[in-house]
Amino acid sequence: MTRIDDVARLAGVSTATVSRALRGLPTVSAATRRRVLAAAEQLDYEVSPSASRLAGGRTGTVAVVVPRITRWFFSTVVEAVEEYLHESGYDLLLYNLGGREQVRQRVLRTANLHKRVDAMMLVATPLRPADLTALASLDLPGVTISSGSRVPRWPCVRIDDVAAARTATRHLLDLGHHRIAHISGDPDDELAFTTHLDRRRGYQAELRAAGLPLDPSLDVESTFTIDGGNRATAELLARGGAPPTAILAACDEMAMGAMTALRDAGLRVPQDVSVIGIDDHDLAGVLGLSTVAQPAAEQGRLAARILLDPLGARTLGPVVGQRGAGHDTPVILPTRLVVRDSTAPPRAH
Amino acid sequence: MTRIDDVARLAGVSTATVSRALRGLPTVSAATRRRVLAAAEQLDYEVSPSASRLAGGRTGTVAVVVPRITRWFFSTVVEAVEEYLHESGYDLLLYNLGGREQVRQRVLRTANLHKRVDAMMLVATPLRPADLTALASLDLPGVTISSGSRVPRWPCVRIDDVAAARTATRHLLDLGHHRIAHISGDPDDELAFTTHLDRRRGYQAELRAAGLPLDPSLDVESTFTIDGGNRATAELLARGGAPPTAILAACDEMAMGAMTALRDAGLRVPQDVSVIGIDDHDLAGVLGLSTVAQPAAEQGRLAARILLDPLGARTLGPVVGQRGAGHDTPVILPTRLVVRDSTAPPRAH
DNA sequence: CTGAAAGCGCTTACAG
DNA sequence: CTGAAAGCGCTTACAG
Repeated sequence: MTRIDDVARLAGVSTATVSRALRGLPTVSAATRRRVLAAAEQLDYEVSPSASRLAGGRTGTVAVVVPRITRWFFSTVVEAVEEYLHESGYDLLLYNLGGREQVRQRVLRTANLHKRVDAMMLVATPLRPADLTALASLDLPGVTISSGSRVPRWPCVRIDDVAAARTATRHLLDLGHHRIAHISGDPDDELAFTTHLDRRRGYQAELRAAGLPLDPSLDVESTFTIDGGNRATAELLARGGAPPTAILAACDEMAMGAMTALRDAGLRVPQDVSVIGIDDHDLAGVLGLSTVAQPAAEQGRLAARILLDPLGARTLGPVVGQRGAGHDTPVILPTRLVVRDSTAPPRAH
Repeated sequence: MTRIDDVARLAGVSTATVSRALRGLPTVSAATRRRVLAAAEQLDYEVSPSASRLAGGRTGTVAVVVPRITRWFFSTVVEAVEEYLHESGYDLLLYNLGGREQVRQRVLRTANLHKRVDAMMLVATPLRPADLTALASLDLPGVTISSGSRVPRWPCVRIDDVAAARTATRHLLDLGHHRIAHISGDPDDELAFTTHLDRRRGYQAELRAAGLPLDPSLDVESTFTIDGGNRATAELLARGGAPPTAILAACDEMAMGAMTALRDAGLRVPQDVSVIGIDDHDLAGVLGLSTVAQPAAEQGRLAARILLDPLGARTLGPVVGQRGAGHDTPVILPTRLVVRDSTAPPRAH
């Protein structure tokens, strides 16, 4: 393994100069830099990350925490983040909470994390008071995605979930629906999402704005998954009374489950019941699912940029201390209605 | 930040002893270990990974390389691997190739990787001769998943793709189909998968075994995606001649695209055309897609275990050198036919 | 079972 | 613009 002294010797300079030249610090003459780079190249030298981290106090690594990497939104975010981080010379340490509370605690409350990473990104990870205390004492730069997780002084990138649900509801109202059901996430969800709360508020607000009553029997809580949507819809149909003519699912995955449940009940979409989701999942097109699209990859990319910019990506010069003060206003990305085949006017009676 | 000397002082021992006690090495008396653990606890001490890595030469980190984290198979594998690694005390560095050839090269051919990780896992990452040379010189332990990537001396976990395709084809034959089309991946796919080659061989083998001719007009290449399946099916239908009565898609995502294309062409599944995939994607159930299921999470978990076992997980004692010699036989996990609503006997003419 | 000491391979004030 | 030297915080032979 060639070390920095080998390069220094070959280039005829000190290891300090090699270190500076290789990291592109400005305090190296052009001629010296050339010599150092040539020597490093010739010896196939690569800096040792461990040594560099120990001496320099920076890890060149970012921790990315997601609830479940298998879900559309999170894998899409991670893909975009991964690309941005690696292009900026950072490594990505992945933490998938997977609904395991003890994992959540280990990740969020370990005093250890700050020695492993320079910064962290939390995607839709709800934070309890104890988590916030732990994160504050870590004193790491960070960023969150989604309204579900807010950390004081950390920037946040998200969509307006209330508005997204209003848009979806308005679409159904515009088609002439009056009995609009809502299926959404459960507070007891193991992943402890909170996104569904905002979406429910949007649903309710839009109904109220249209002068329609809120019928509790049309509002079913379940988990934020395909299966959850399936069960919620089955429950909705089993409740008796006039069935809804349309369903707003809190996310596309729930909407897909709803479509299955309706099909199993012998109901056609959209002839008998309209269904709309929120997200614009990869498969929404295949299923002909109308939805309110949110830009997942852009949220990831933007959050990565906001996180890294103040760290001085790639150059890895000395740390400059501006830890994004004043980032207390979330960056809100736009959503848009995508009408496909799962929504139509209600049947005339 | 409390350091190892602080603990040593409080416990009244040397730093060497603290180091040994904390890592659970056997050469520490029970009483001493207790004292050290108490001191560490009291001081809230966490070892510095950089220092530990530099001194010990092990990183406690594994690189996991996937073609696209957004696809069902890869996110499912990564989720299982992440859980196993973290439970074993290892960190996971994620590399998503994303079809970017230069990224592939940077990841696979960088002389740097071996200073960042103790081992690596390659999931369905095809390897060129130059990659193999680079990996060999890294001299890292590794494991691969999927038949698409084989590295000499690295264990491999996979399914039998030929057999999976044969099973799917046989199901269609058993239903009475004779004109069975195949849509599969393209050698020009940016991700350079090769899985589809085995699956095509299975399709052909089973047809031959049934005494049926191979009709090239029923075999369409496309990309391994929903959109690819959509386009391949459209092309199939546009070719004129008798249309197939059944389609075997090389993966579920292609099968989903096929279902869309058929629907767009006014054909019903399975009344007019049967469709079967391979994978058992999360959404296969929602779509009623018949398929041959492969155990994605188990492949990930097993590969992680095979990779870590010889490294002596968690204990992090001195490295013992047995680098899985004799692992030249892939571990093959079973697949199984899952019949849903997308396959049925062909219509009587 | 335990400790003193060297060493892992860099980066960073500090001085010039 | 460059170098000598200290130091980052551990682990590991080695000796006992």
